[in-house]
Amino acid sequence: MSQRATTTYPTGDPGAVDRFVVAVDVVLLSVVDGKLRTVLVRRGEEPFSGDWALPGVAVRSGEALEDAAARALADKARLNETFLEQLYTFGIPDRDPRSRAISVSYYALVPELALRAALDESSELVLAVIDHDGIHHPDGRELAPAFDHARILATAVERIRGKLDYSSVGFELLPRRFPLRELQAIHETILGQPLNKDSFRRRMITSGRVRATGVREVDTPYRPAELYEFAPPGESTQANETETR
Amino acid sequence: MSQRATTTYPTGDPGAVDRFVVAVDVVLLSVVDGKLRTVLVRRGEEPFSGDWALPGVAVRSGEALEDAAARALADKARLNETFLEQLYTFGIPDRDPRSRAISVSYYALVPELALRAALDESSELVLAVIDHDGIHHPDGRELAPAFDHARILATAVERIRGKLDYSSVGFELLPRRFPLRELQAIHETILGQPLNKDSFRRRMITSGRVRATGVREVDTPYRPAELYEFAPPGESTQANETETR
DNA sequence: TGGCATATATGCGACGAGCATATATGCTAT
DNA sequence: ATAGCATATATGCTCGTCGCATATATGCCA
Repeated sequence: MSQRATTTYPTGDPGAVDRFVVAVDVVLLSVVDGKLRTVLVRRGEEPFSGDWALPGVAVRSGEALEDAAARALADKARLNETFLEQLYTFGIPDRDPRSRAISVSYYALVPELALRAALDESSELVLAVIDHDGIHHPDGRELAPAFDHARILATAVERIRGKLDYSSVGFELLPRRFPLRELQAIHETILGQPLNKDSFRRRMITSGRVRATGVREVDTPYRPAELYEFAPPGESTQANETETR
Repeated sequence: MSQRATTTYPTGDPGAVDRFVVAVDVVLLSVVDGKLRTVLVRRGEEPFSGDWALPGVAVRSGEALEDAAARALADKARLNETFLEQLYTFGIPDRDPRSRAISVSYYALVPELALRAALDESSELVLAVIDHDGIHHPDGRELAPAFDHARILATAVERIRGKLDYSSVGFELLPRRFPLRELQAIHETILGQPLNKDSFRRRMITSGRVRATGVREVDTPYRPAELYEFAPPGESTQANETETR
């Protein structure tokens, strides 16, 4: 088809090459009240006016993709310093009825507490529930996101499921220190299935992914558990040694 | 920063939003003569004229990203019907000195035989070797790819290493039927380390990823091994049952 | 026919997973 | 004060897989 067989793309002549709108859409995930949730924004204009969509922005000319994603989070949900990682790039020609636009999607993970603090009660934002059978408004109504955002969402969930047990995904959804019970609850919510408690504890501790802090929970109606923290790989791994006292 | 807090991006007004060149670059990987290799193309124009780059094209206005990647493969290496999967999108503002351009990268996997058949001996193409210490021309000289293509390449290698033992990555680099010894060699080359033979065989067979065909190698200078084929997940898994006769 | 290189089968010890049981600990109701 | 409770934490058992070693099978070649 093409006559040029050895060039990356034609020379800088601006007329020779098509240009596209590049958007960044962010799947902001959290586990709130034991359910996997994502923040959606109500669209104020066509197309899909009134529908719910992922928070997103158009990338500016001098802006890095990741910076645009961070800007989307800051603009739409007043969130800064969140875990943010690129997900996938969606670009079928008709995904935006206005003009050809590609979406570089990211996913962000925020602990329940940080999300509660950041989200105002705006009626333009919703903390939708992600179930095995779709996306629902907290009031129970099913919810059909704008554009191809349902597919982007599904891709994000698939991704964090796959990365759950060899990355920091689980820890990004918790405060710095946490009891193992809550880490297990996060894993079970994301996977949608219960996990064996003893194996989970042993695996987390002996693999060195987690480190005991010597501090315990307070004000629990039952025996307080030890608090653990994330132990990033590559530190001096004293992975054994229960070190409870 | 932005005043708009609830829209994905501004309305269809073409002047309101920046547009970008969108390129697709393909990391074409194969294991040839026991070494992991990638196809690079010599650039015929500025910038980086004369340097080696990943095969790539500019996406056309009505074209899907994956179709553009397939076109890059067909144009540059006469390859069709190859395994092709999206890798990552690179978009820092200055990655192309001509104008803002983002690169949606893909990786493709081709068996040694198919690659030999497709690659003409053009001096504009090279089958570079990927080592633990960089990228080398087959004649041994180190090779510094154009643009940020070295980083794209490194990302591709990292990705296939991670997907090696839970995806079809290894099989895409072999003909339809193969002895387990060759599958193990592929794995060892990609990982850069030897694997235990017995465990490897057991793992492949008992996990049901592979199925004995009942056919054996021919014309070997030693005892011919049984030929196996890839068993895609979700088929009637008779994972046990050695079924050699 | 024996040697060689590889394939294939079998056995063994170590380790981690799943599971069950026993004990520890902080709170609360009486 | 004390018993009951819900949870945490420790220990032991069985089983499957992994790494490793050994034994046997098979095709070619000198």
